[in-house]
This record gives sequence, structure tokens and C-alpha cells, in this order.
Amino acid sequence: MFESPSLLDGLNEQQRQAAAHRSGPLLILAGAGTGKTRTLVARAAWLREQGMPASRILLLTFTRRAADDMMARAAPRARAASERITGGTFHAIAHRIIREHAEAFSLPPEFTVIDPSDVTGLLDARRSDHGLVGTQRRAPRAGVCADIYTRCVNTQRPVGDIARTDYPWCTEFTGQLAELFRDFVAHKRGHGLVDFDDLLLLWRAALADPAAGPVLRGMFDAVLVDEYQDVNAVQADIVRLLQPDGTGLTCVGDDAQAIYAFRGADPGHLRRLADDYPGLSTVRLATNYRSKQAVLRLANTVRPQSAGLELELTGDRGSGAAPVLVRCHDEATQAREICARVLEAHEAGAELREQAVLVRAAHHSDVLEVELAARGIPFVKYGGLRFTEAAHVKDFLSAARVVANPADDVAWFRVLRLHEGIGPVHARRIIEILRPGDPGPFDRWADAVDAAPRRARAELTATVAALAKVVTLDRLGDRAAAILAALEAPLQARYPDAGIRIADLQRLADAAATRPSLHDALTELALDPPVSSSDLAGPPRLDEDFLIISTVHSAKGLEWPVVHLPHLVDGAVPSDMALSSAAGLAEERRLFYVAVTRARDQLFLYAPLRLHHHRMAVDDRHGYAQLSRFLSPAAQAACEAVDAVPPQPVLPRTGPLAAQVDAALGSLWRD
DNA sequence: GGTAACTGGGTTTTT
DNA sequence: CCCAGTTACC
Repeated sequence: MFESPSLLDGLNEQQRQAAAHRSGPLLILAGAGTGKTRTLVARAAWLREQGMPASRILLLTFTRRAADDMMARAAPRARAASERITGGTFHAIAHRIIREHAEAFSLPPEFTVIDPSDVTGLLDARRSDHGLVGTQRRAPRAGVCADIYTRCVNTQRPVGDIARTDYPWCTEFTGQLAELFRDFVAHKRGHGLVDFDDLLLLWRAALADPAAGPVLRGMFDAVLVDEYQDVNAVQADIVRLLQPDGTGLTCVGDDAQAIYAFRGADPGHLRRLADDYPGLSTVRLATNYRSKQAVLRLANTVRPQSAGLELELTGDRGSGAAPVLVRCHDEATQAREICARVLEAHEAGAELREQAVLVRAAHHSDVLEVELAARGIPFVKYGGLRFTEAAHVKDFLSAARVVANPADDVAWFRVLRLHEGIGPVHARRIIEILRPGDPGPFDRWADAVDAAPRRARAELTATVAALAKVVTLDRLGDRAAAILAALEAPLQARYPDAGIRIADLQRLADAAATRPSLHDALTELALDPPVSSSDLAGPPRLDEDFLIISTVHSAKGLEWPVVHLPHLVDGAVPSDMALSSAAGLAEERRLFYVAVTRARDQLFLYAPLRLHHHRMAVDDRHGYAQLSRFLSPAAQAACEAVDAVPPQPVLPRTGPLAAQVDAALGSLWRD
């Protein structure tokens, strides 16, 4: 059979086999750096060449960035919608479908998508109604309730089950939790609120529906799923419902890179694909095109081997330099060592943006960030706190949501509380009176305002009146600007640095104005929040160069010529939160594997041997940390170890200096 | 007496 | 940022 030479050119034998797989369910087991994106892009191109219209190909990815990247590579010059592949995260695609057919999902067309912090807030507000106020006994807090809820949904296991296995200290509250969750769901339905989990549940329900299912299924002939090891039970159901016989199904994954169990993901779904689809063909990609052999040597000592899906990476980029393990005296030394090596690599020709510092937890880079700032090394941090989590951004988004969906009382709560003199109690009372219905909340304001303390009434009324007027504006840009104008006074009163924050929001308003609708803008911001306010200004200019700091989770799927991995001590990597269970520890190991395999040429590992707030049981008095247990003898043999000591000797203990100072001061207190 | 505002200590990972 | 405990207002 003749194939277009350009299409499969440059692919190796296995990649080609996967890209040009005829028909029937296909699983591509792709180790790190084995060209899986490339293969997936080639497969989409091949399907199109076989005559499948692009619009009938669905590409499900883990992040929106991955989807955009792949779609740009699959059809770089696609203009018409029919030439474009449908791509995005499960959540984004679900939202697109639900928004378009809100009535079919029995949702009001103005429904709003709430983010996890809204969910926590909502649960917190209703917790006391269900005997979950832990003054005497330790009742689960709002955050824990939210975790249990989403875990139940995403693993599809009942609350009692989840409590027993994952939250044993909450078992006595199972009954109350169940009631709370029932109430929570009813509340969401009653107020046009949809959380992230609902997006998946609704899509799945529609696919399973005898009437709607065939229509939704019929939209796509081929379904390509990336990072299949990180799907949860609901997502796995969606895939099965989209492709009941698997004719057009392609899944790509690597169970050694499963790092989202905490979110309900289960690599078991990857392993069970063969049971779900008896005709499954499997292709293994094991040739690594990313990393030098010396990096792969370390990676292979870390990679967990699971039955049936073994994979040993082999490279084709030459041997390279052994990873360097830098044992540092303490965290400050670690920060200096990282800076020194970043600059050294920079001197040797690696731009700052070709280097990344990957951390287990966002705060692991705190000391480093101070050091970088002091040395004038620019950096951008990914993961950790997001732009939309900043207080003023939440304020603005809440105001926008009040406009978009006046029944959204989570948003009302925040907008009301922004005003001086309004705390949780007054806000709740006002909302009680505003309760949606006919007439809507804006028309009931005259009654509700009486529930506010006298001194807050004038300002509140001004804000609400300004927001009510926004609805009458047509253009999205005008709406965004008017919402910001409505908030200006309370923002000024609340934040000492209001000027900077309002300028920030100005950019947000401008960015939102480019979206098709306020709902789309809000949902996009919730599902895929920009990592920093500078993100809104578009891609940074080419001449700007900065070091990347990222959590390992956010670094998934990415690569850099030079990678720095700090905090390789037990309690940090692996995290002390995960030490108590074998499953948790296994996930930490996979996380470390993902981190190591991000490096193309050079890898630096850092272990601060003395930590300030080290909470390990071992020899805690002196804060000495143990080298990460993942640095086995084999792993250490793959590295070159060096010791870094602080530049200054530690000062020996002296006499009672403070007493001497006090005595000297005493002589000053004579008149 | 009931609320709001302030203070100090702590923080895994995210669609 | 979030939470708990405390102080300071109405």
C-alpha cells in the first residue's frame, strides 16, 4: 500500500505502525520522550488522508496547552472549522457541548462553572446545617469535605467506602457527609452552578442516554486520548461510551508516568483497556529521542516496572554527561549552587529559558526565588498559586459571574463581602432575601439592602446598581470595563495596593473581551487559569529570557536541555505526606521519574542535607535530612556526586552576647 | 451579644 | 492564600 512519503517520513518503525494503524482499538505505550506527540499528530494526519474529515476527529488531552500544541502541528494552516480537529481537555470539550445544549441537560442557559475553591466555600457554608461543626470532636473541615466529595465522584465509589480507606478519621461522619453532599448537589442545581466534576458527569450522562447518546457519539469517527494513565473512572466511562467497539479509538499512555492519583486518576484504566476492547492492538515506543544516554541510565534505575507494560528506554542522542548530584550543606547553599550552575550553563550557551528548576511542591523554590531576585536572574514560575487565585481577581470574576448568572450566590457572597462592614453573616442574610426567582436578585435589592448594616448601604447600593446596568451593555469589552468600574471603589477601600491590582484587572478585562461571550471567558479562566498576570499580555517577547521554575506536575509532557531538581531529601522528594502508604510512595517515585526524564542534555540533582523546618522523625533535633530514598545505590552510581559547603564557616558559640549588649545599652538610659 | 477586622502561623501535587 | 484565635467595633 502506497503512503504519502511526507506523512510518515521520519517516523521509526513502531511510530509508523501506530500512526498508520488500520482500524480497531489501538493502545500506544509510549515511554518518556519517545515521540508520542509526534506519533499522535501523524496519526491524525494519516486519518485525514484516509478521507476522514478533520472535524470528525476528537483529540482529548490533559491540558489545553497540549491540545493547542498538537492541533497547531496537525493542521498548521487550517482556516475553516471543518479543517480543524476538535481538541481540548475532557473538561473543556464537555463544557463546549453542555453550553451549546444547556436545555437538553436541563440547565439554565446562563449556568456558571464554579472552581474548586467555590466548591469548598459552598460546602463550608452548608457544613453547620449537617452537624459538621467540629468544636468538640474533630469534624472534617471544608477542604477535607471537598476532597472527599470529588474523590467519591472521580473514583465512583460511595462516601462510606472512601472514608474508610482514604479518610479513616472521618468514618463516624459518613452519614453527615452524605447528607451534606446531597444538599450541595441540590443547591448547585437550584442556582445554575456546575463544578468541574459535573462537567464530566453531565457529558457521560448524555452519552449514556438512549436518545442523546447516539447523537453525541455520532459527532466523531475517531477519538484520540493522550495521557490515558491519568484518566479517572468517569473519563474512562466517557471514552468507552464514545467508542463502544473501539473502531476509531487510539489511547496513548505510560503507566510509569501516572502522577494524578490524588485527583482520582487510576492507571488501572490503562491496564484494563485490553479487557474492555478484546481486539486491542498495542504498540510500544521505547526509543527515546529526548535525552542523552547518561540521563536515561538514571531514569531506568528510577522507572517502576509494572507487570505487562515493561519498558526500558534506549536513547539515540549520544552518551552525554552523567547527572550531577550536589550535596548541599543547607537550603541557602542549595539556592546558591543552583544559581551558580544556571549561570554556568548559560555561559556555556544554554539560554535561561532552556533551563528549568522542577520542584515537588510550589514552596520548595521560595529560598531560590529570593536568591534569583538578588542576583538579577529573571524567572517565571509555573504551578503553585495561579493568577485567578489572587484575591482581587476572584473579586472581579465573582462580579462578572453575578452579571452572567444572577442566581450564582457563591459569587454574590464574595461581591457583598468585598464591602467594608459586610462579613459572612450579613452577606448570607442579604443573599437569603435576594434568593432568585421572579423578580430577579437585582430587582429585589431595595428589600435586601435593609439587611446590611447602615454604614455599608450606600456603597453596596452603588455597586449593585452599577452591576445591574452592565446587563444592558452589548459589547463584551464594554461589559468587562463596566464590571471593573463598578468594583473600583470597594477595591480601593479594601487593598492598600489597589492601584496595581486594578491595573492587573484592566489587563484581565481586555483579555476577556476577546472571547466570544462572558460565559466562555469565565469558564476558560476557571478551567485554564493563566499562571501569572504577565500571561495575559500574550507570549513574551522573543528577546526576553528567563529561567523556568515549575512544579513537576506542571512540567508533564515538557522538556528542557538543562534541568535542575532541588530538595532530593526524604520528606520533600518523596513528600512526607505520601510516606505512610505504599501507593503514595509509588506515585512519588513515578513523579521523580517524570522529573528526571524532562532533561535533554544535562541534569543536576540537589540535596540540602540540613533543613530548617524538617519534620522527619529521624534525628529531628538537628534538622538533618536523609538523602531521598529514590537515590538508590544504582541511582547514585549513575550520578557524579559533589559536596557543596557554605562559603562562610559556621560561627562558634560565644559568651552571653545579648547580656553584654543589654548592659552596654543600660549605660545609655541615664539622663 | 453578635459581627467584623486583625494577627500570627502554616501550606503537596491540579482539570 | 487559608485558618484559628483574639481584639475592637456596633
